[in-house]
Amino acid sequence: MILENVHDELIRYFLSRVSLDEYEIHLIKKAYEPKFVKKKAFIFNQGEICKTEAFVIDGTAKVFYSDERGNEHILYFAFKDWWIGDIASFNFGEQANMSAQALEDLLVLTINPERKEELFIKVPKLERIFRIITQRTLTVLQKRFFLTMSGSAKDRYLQLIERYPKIEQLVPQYQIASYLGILPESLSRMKKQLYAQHF
Amino acid sequence: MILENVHDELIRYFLSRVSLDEYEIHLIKKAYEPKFVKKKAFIFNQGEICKTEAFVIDGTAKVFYSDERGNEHILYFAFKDWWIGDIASFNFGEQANMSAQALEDLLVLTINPERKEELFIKVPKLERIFRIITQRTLTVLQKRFFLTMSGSAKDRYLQLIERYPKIEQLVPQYQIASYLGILPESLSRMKKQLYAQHF
DNA sequence: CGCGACGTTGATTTGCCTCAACGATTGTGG
DNA sequence: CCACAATCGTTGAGGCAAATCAACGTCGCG
Repeated sequence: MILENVHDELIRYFLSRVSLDEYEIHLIKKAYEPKFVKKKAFIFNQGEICKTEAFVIDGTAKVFYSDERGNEHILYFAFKDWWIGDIASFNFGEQANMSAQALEDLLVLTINPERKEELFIKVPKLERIFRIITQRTLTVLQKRFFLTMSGSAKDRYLQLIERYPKIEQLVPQYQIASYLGILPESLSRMKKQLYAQHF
Repeated sequence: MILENVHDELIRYFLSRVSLDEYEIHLIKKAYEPKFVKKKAFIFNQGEICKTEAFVIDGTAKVFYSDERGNEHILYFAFKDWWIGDIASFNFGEQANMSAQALEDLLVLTINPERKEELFIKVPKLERIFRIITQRTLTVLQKRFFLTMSGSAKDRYLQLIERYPKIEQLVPQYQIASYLGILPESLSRMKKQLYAQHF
């Protein structure tokens, strides 16, 4: 395998959505800084202002909200080619409603709000890309919300492992429970009950 | 009060977010068609392709998902200055995951995907506006999702009537229950219990 | 007036939580 | 290299919020 520049994956990602000339590619590469995040380290923290938007090159992270009682609720897991950020905080300067933490060693490309704004001015067609990305993200969350409202924890679990069959190898069970919105004990019991049906 | 053009409210809405010249305003006015929707009529239907994105001039609507058992789950109520649409269906041509229905006589400005695409080409700065609108919508849904995960139905109810004190006059109780993700019976009991505490 | 839409109340059930205890596995410092 | 702690998953007993099913009251409207 050819030794690649860390930015290549991001450029590929953009090129699959819009055409870019050499100069625009140059500007994008200059704007995004590679950053290595050790396992369990945080990319940004709930309560602070999120100054980082990150594109995952390799590794896994979770984005989650901690409620008043200290319980974590995982909004999503981020893998290769996913974005990590608190949109409200990054774009509008509000306090972050969530944190992001590496579940294993993580390589990301990061940008801060000022650099992203400059990049939008220099490469306006990125406005369109990010509009479309945000729309996609919104529709995914809408579907997740509807599933949460209409289905049981079992429905959510079955749908999760159908969409991400390898998820149970990638993240521990108590994190999956947190994503599903239930306790680890409940997930354990649910799986036991599911297996018991296969006779 | 001066008799206004139906488009003025939309132009005001855009102007509060970006500057537009006379010609751009003209193009926008031409792209959005006024439409009157009678109480209980639908703007678009779950399962079909949503060809309409609507901006509410006056009236109230609900946007909701119907699950397999026929239960409705209200994603949001739309009032003056809100957008109504199924983003996934309108933008990506998928089957709509939700329906929109007028709760009372409704006046909207509508656009279809083709016209919106043309408008984006002629007025590229709208890309930016709609990116920001979508981001705002996403952050609102994220907060709602976190509240649903971490809080009880009572938490959700109290937050709803705090944010929209007039909501109980505008929509019937069983619709509020649907928004909260509970049954009308449960909401009735919950309110009874809340009032009982005021002694 | 009579019917349908809406809200309330009661009895019962259920899915998930809470708290507690206990294995299994992993990793780490002496 | 072993001992011990920490992490993670499992199991049990009991509790609670909301669902379910059913019945009934009230209001507005054709």
